[in-house]
Amino acid sequence: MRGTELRRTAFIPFFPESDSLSPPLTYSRRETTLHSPLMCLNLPTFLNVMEAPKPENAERKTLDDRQKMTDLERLRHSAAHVMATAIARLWPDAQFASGPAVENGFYYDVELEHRITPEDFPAIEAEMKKEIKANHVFEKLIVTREQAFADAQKGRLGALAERPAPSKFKIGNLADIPEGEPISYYKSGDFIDLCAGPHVMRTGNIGAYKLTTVASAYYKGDEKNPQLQRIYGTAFKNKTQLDEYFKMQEEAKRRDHRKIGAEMGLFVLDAEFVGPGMPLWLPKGTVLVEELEKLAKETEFAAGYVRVRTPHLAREKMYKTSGHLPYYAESMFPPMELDEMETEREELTSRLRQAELKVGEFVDGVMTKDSGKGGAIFEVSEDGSLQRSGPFLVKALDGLKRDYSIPPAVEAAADEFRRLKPKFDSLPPIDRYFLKAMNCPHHHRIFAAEPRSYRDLPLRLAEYGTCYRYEQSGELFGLMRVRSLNMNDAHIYCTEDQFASEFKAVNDMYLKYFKIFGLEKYQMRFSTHSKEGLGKKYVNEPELWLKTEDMVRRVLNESGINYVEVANEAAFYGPKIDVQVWSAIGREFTIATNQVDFAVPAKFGLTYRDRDNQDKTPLCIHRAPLGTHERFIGFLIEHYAGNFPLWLAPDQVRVLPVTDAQMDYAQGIVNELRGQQVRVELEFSNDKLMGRIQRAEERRVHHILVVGQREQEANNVALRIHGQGQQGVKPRAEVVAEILAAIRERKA
RNA sequence: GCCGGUGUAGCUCAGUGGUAGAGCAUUCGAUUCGUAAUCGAAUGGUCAUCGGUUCAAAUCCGAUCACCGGCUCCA
Repeated sequence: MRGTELRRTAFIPFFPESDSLSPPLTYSRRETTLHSPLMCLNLPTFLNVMEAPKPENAERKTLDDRQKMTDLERLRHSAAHVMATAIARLWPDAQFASGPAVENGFYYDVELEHRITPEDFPAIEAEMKKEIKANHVFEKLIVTREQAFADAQKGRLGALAERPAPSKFKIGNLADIPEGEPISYYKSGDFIDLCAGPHVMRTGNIGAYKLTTVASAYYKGDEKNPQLQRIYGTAFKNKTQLDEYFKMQEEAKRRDHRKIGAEMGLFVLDAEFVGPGMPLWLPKGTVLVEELEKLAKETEFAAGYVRVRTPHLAREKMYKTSGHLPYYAESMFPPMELDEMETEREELTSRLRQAELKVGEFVDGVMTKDSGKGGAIFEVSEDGSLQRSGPFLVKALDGLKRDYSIPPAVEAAADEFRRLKPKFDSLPPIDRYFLKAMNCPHHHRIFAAEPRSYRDLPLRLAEYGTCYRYEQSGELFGLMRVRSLNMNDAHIYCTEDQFASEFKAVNDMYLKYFKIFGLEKYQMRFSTHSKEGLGKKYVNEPELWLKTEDMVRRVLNESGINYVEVANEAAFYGPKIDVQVWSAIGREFTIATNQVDFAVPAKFGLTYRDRDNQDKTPLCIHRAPLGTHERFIGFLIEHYAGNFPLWLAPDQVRVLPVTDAQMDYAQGIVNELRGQQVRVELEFSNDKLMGRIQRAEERRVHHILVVGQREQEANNVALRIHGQGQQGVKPRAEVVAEILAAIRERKA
């Protein structure tokens, strides 16, 4: 924000010391009417100054949206009402907030003195059973806004009867309903709730239900609001479907990547020495990482990409230029600071601070005497924030000179400030290095490293870049959400004319990968900007946004990609496509992302010389079809339940001689396969064959070759495939050839 | 970051104020064995960390850290 000569000033009572040499503290905006040069603001307390801005209103579903609820969602939403009824019977003073249907069931948020635990579930479920047995009709009542407020005041909403305390959250919900929208209740038995519906006809239609967990959530999702208990449950038409759901949950638990990762020795998370969210890849896990890299490198090479390598660090200027710093700073590790003038800086800082304090104290004192109130003086900058800088205080002191006599010590402090400030300002800035949270800025500098012609485009720079993101501690989750990550990253610089075909090629690459990994269900989420966010959440280029989004939409339509469009979720520099895939057991994962960037190349001043001899800014496509190794491998572990196809399997082949008379024969097979880059080992421990097979199966060794005297004599092997049992005895050469082919073709 | 839960051997878990346990894994010994577990022995723990209560703490209390389930965020 640019400063002006005409500063405005505020006098805030009871404010602590300031520090003008660290970045100025900024306080939220306040409506003020001010006159110059100095004046008093009569703010009742300091706390009022700290009032936070109102959070953006969460998007509200329109009535039309609600009518689109599926039958299952209606049933679950109705189950939420029934659960609330049951809770209200057990704890009549419960205050309900909202209770929607969600992906796997429903929840209801409730404020209640009693802390609900899973031990309470049987009692709640028993009450629910009564409600369902009674088969109440879900009755819709249209009421006036006044009526609704009156009932809420009487505590009647989200309740079985009127209560002494008002239904406070329902009052809050009412306030969010736009003028003109009809207000309705749903009544089932004694329970009346403020609700837009829709519901099933009768409580008896809720076939099968079960409470699952209890968690906490803020009212309306805002951490400044009261914290509520969120009781989760799920419901289905019938018991069979409910049982299937829980079976699937069990299966997901069995396939949990953390569990299988530990069993197979793929990775460890060493929070104590390495840090939370920073996986160490063990040898078996590294196999997965490197096989994926190999796949991506081959695929990208064939598609005309070139590979680059960049360091893990970059100077502050990089991220200031890219614009990541203001938008993204919270997600980056704090910078490493190199300061060659550290001693001088500290010395000057301390002397300036002392001088400033002295001046500030005097000015505050004068103001206090004038106003009769204790407090401190501030300048109000153009954006309404309050600041208190040294130069400002010295200037304020000058303003007082006409009417007040300044003590010599204060004058001396002001002089010292005037003398040292320029010195301080002329110190070279502190050199700050950031761990990179993304690779694009480095790649932009590679683009900038040489003059570029339109003949060089499209330029596709690919890198397995390691990035570091400071995810909040509560976000970390196994491999799925980490702080150090490896991205299958690339940036495609192209002209507008090339955009459509490049973007289509990227999509085709996704589809190719899906096929290799046997992903049958996928969806692309096309995230676009919102007008309101321009200049805040999004770079302020309204026309470019529309134009780019239109290009993307056209390609998606033309190539018949399965996608949905979501407004207001784009990246700050352009529209984004998140790729969602569903694992073999039907769980959804957001695996990759694909972004169009029309803003950052310009910030870096990237240009190419076009046919017409003009310099033009390229478009940039950010794409990472395999996302991060961490998340992708986490996903694959669940998808395959750890039973990777041969080409990916950390243990591809294990040869088991029946007795040590076959050791040489077995060793020969091992040598042959190892010579062909196959991950094979020989096992001859003290255990019986049965035991060794058991262990090989447990370790998920893909091919188990048993060789006894019979096989050795005929130059055969007895083949066993993990999870598929014995495959019979085959000629050694045939088995070796099959193994090599399956690996080469990346057979599923 | 916020709320709640959990933390005992490498893994899975017993142990409710009175001398830290089991199975598997590991190591050693015996067994030479034909398709999902041979037998025996040994090793292994500051009971997450720090502090408090107590004659006595894995056990009770507090703080911190990590993990888990959510919220917010996100690849």
